Amino acid sequence: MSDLPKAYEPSTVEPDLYDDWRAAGLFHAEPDDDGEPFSIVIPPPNVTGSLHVGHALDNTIQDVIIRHARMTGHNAVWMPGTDHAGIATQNVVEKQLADEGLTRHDLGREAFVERVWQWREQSGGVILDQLTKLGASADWEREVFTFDGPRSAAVREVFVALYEQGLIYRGNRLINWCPRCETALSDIEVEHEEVVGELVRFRYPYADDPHGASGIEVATTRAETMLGDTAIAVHPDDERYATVVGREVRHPFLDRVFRVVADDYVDPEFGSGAVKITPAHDPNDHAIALRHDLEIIDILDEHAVATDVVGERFAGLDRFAARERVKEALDEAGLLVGVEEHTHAVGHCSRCKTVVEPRLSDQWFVAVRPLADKAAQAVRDGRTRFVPESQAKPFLDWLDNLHDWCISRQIWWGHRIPAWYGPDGEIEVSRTDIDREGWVRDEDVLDTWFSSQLWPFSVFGWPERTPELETWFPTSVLVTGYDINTFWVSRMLMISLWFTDEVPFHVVHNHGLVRDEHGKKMSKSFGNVIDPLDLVERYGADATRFALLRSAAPGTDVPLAEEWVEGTKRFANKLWNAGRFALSIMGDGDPLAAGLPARDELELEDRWILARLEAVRAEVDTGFVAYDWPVVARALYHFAWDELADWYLEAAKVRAYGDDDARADVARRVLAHVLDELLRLLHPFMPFVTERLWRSLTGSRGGTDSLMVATWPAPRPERRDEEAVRAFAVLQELVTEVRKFRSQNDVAPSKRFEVAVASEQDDLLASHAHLVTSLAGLSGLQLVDELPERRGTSTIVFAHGTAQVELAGLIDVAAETARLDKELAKAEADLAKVEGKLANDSFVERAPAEVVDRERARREELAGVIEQLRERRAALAELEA
RNA sequence: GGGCGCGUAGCUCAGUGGGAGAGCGCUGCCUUCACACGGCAGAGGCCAGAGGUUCGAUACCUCUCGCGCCCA
Repeated sequence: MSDLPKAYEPSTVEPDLYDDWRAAGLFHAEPDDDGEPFSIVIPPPNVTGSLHVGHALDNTIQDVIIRHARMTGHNAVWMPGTDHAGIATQNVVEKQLADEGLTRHDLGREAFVERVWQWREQSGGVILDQLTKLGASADWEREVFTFDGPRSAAVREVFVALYEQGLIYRGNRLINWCPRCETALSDIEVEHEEVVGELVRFRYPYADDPHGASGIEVATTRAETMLGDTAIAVHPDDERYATVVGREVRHPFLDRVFRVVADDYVDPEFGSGAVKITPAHDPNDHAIALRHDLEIIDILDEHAVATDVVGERFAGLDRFAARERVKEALDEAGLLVGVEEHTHAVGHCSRCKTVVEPRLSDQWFVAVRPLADKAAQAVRDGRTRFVPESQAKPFLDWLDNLHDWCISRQIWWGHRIPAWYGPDGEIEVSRTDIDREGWVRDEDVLDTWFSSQLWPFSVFGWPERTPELETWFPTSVLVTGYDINTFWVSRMLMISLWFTDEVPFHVVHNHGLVRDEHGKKMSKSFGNVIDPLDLVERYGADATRFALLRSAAPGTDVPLAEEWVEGTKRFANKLWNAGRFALSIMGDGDPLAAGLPARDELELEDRWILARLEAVRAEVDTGFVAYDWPVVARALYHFAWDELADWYLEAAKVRAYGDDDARADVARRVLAHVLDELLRLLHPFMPFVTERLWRSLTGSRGGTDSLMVATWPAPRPERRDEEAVRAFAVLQELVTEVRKFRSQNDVAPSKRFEVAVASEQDDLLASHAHLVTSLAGLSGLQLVDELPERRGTSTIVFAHGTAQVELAGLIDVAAETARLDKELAKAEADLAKVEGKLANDSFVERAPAEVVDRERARREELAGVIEQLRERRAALAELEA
């Protein structure tokens, strides 16, 4: 008997095993290791982050893939690291400073950046440590950071090279500005949300009307922007305004007169059909301003507070306060036409949720068109493939409509832009710092995505041509949520193709978002957030992983509930106990080392379980190819529980506890072998419990003698055995029917009884009578050619025969009769359906022959069953009489 | 407004042109020598609705209704 405890306790097993793997260097790879290179780079989590369930899913999938790659003989590396997360990290440290009553400006740039580094050393990157709790087998010796030396060098090289190629430029353009973060944002860092706001309709009086009584009506959701209006636009075909185009209006609060212009952009259906134009605070208005050479007046400062240009009455007001004041003023001036509720999309800062303000400013941009075209081509050519495929189309649509990317950020934590400004307005972008009298460096830093886009090659030391880069780049697969495709995947593709002419990864495997059990998004305000570390602590890493994987079909969201994790813990426990049982019957020898017995020594159940194992192995391989984790999970769960534990182990007990040593040995060797392969197949999903059992099974002392690097089961077509599968199914069917009889007639499991069986499969049943009696709890099984008509018996009907039971014991005749009636009705209905089909000439003629044959066989089968049921019912009636 | 996806058992989801499935939940019986984190058996579904294609549709096509996501 093994020394394994009765119940699996993950917490006593997992930390030691993890340390052991790590100490043995099993996570580490070198470029010149054996095997075909295989690599994954982690989507670097924010250095400020801590592990949430989305990370758990993403990294579990990566770990599954990398463990599978190792077992299939690859030289596999999983590169870990973190992202310096410019705005997020700066926000964290600024918040700390605020608690001390300081701002970053009190410290100054240098001291502030120093302080952020300190914070990073002390409390940054805990998330990577948390990943180890999940069993993540990343190569920790290779951990990198987007802001470390080599990564920063890569960023600089890319920036300068793109500048030299004319693909990075500086320009004064309308960008998205976050007044709270005080920085520019790129388009995709703006989240559009539906907001119930109001539509303010008001009138601009015509300048040539001395009384100001006539005017043109416009509508806006942002009344304050009228302080920056420099035109009114109407559609050129709009007859209502045909005579107005070119006429001037007078600003009611400012000394400003501007004209009505005609532009195709205007939607004549919306509002009055006339649109006020605020070139400095709306992208569309800005475009119109450029077309019509309009004055562009910026009315807000970096905090979105109105500046002096709007006049005393409004200057100094925050944009929302200004909005109210403007409405009042319009009302007082008699120009307000109306205010109505209006729902529209408003851009918010993805980082802090502040309403974004379009703002005109000097920023750096990447001209993305040539890069995007190259990336799109690579996807169209299949050089990078999406799993699921359905993600490719929206991705390409997005790439095709991509605008230039604003990459400068007005913060301090990040890669500072390597551009210097000379005393006479010169700009120099340089690989080395410029230290010249009168020259100053650009204050801004780069968007964090600018550095993380380099990740798939910068982690390997690019632009140096390192052995790591040569070996593991391009990477094999990138695992990430579909929500990150535009943010990150797109940019990696673009920049990688541009600088290395290689795709960064051959496959993008998209998983969905983890949601709660009702498909609701997890959020603190709903109180439905699940903490993966809490799950690991209470149910184990294996259970947590398995629960996630089980629902993680490519591209679809992943519902998760704590009870489900509890369920997979029970599966781990089941596996544990199946392993314990196997070990307990192993005896003194080494049945695993002894190998599988010769084919002619195998019994039916051995052939059956080996055939099933082979089928499951194939299913698992198919699942891996398709990245379809639920398929793999279901196949293994079902095999381990419903086939191995429920049937094979019970069958093996007959020999294990019998007195024929040779036969017991065969059972042990088959069981050892099946368990060994099952543990291998399950290992990527449940690394801990499988490794622990495998060590007991193989006598491994750990270290490099680990399931982690054991060989992945190869196809064994010779184990397919349709005959065994069919034959075993007959036995299962008889056993199940006997159990059903027992259950429905309230016959206690401990109560043994004898059955007589008449069956077309009598040879099979005769040779496996012992197995059937053992599994069904019978005292004997007697095979007869024909069952005698006898009073006081009940018959058990199964597809291949009939069994007869002596009803000497107590049977509830009425209940049994009712049950038979029900069964009979079902069988008759089925038969009617089948006969209907067969009576249909066009079915018989046009359906494939094998389908018709199947229906005919089924008709025979059902007819037989019905006959038996009728006889049985008659027998019961007699018994009652 | 444009694009995509979904509607199958009480819940969460698989599935396939030919006898409706899983996990959880539920019901009954059982502490039998791996496991009560268990065993055995069971109940539960006009596969959203309407048309069409087909010998045959839960599956393929069209429309309707309902839900979700992304983009503008």
